[in-house]
Amino acid sequence: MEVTIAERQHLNKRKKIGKILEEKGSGICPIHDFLIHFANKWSMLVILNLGFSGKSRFNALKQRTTGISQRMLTVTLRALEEDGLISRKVFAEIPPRVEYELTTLGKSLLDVMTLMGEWASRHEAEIQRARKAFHKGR
Amino acid sequence: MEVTIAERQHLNKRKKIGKILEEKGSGICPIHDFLIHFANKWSMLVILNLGFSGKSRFNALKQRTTGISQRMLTVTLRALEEDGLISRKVFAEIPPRVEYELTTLGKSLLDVMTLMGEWASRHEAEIQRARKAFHKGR
DNA sequence: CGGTATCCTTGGAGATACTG
DNA sequence: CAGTATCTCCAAGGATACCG
Repeated sequence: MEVTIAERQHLNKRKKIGKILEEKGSGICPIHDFLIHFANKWSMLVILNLGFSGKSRFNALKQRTTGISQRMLTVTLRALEEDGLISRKVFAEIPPRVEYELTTLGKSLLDVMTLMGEWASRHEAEIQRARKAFHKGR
Repeated sequence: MEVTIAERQHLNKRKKIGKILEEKGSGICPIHDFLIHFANKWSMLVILNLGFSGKSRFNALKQRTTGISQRMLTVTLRALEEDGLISRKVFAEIPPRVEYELTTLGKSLLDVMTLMGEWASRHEAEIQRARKAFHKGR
């Protein structure tokens, strides 16, 4: 029985994808859960910005995260804190000071997001071309 | 001047993130665009399912993508086709037959998604624990 | 400074019915 | 079979105002 390297790679990938999808029926799918919580604009942008700047304060983060409203920053930060991706440290001072930072878990997600970002940059032009071709062909 | 390996790695990461975020100001941010188009439940699920099953027909895909409505499957498929991630082949038969398949571009995104899925599986328990801890502490 | 609380709008998405 | 076309509803999220 002969199997080429390409075929083996493909089978290996297939297996991985199957594993990701399989729990779907049983109620909770890890990737589904992942998507709901982290695969949205603000969560990703906040994680990327925190990863870039390290520890930072509420308003600094708001400044850097272009377009986010105060409400959405608060909501997003709370959700990420709840999931253990960021830490929140409150200093008992006046005026108050609060510092946010990625946890170890958050940093590991940052690595994955970086890959996504790189994919996006790398294929941006290709996607643009595809869109134009699509619109011409109708 | 001494720089540890860890420091160098960190600086390298920071640079990459900066690159992803930088175009933000200038109007179009690749990652933002990416998020809008692909970082949603249905797009990701459809890509994963197409990656798993290879070429497949509309209703077959609908069956496998648990919970998706006919409308959302159509909408999602069109969007992915527009972006050049999947191909759509119509056969002039009665009853009609349409086959969807990931393009090369789509397959490259699949790899990134697989990584996300693996991250989600690997850290699922940790996230659950963090959530419980968060709710106890209030 | 770093948030809540409230109101209000919009569009994402389900349900249903129809069609080439 | 593989879609459109409508109607509808709900909740994500912006704007604004207030608070410890």
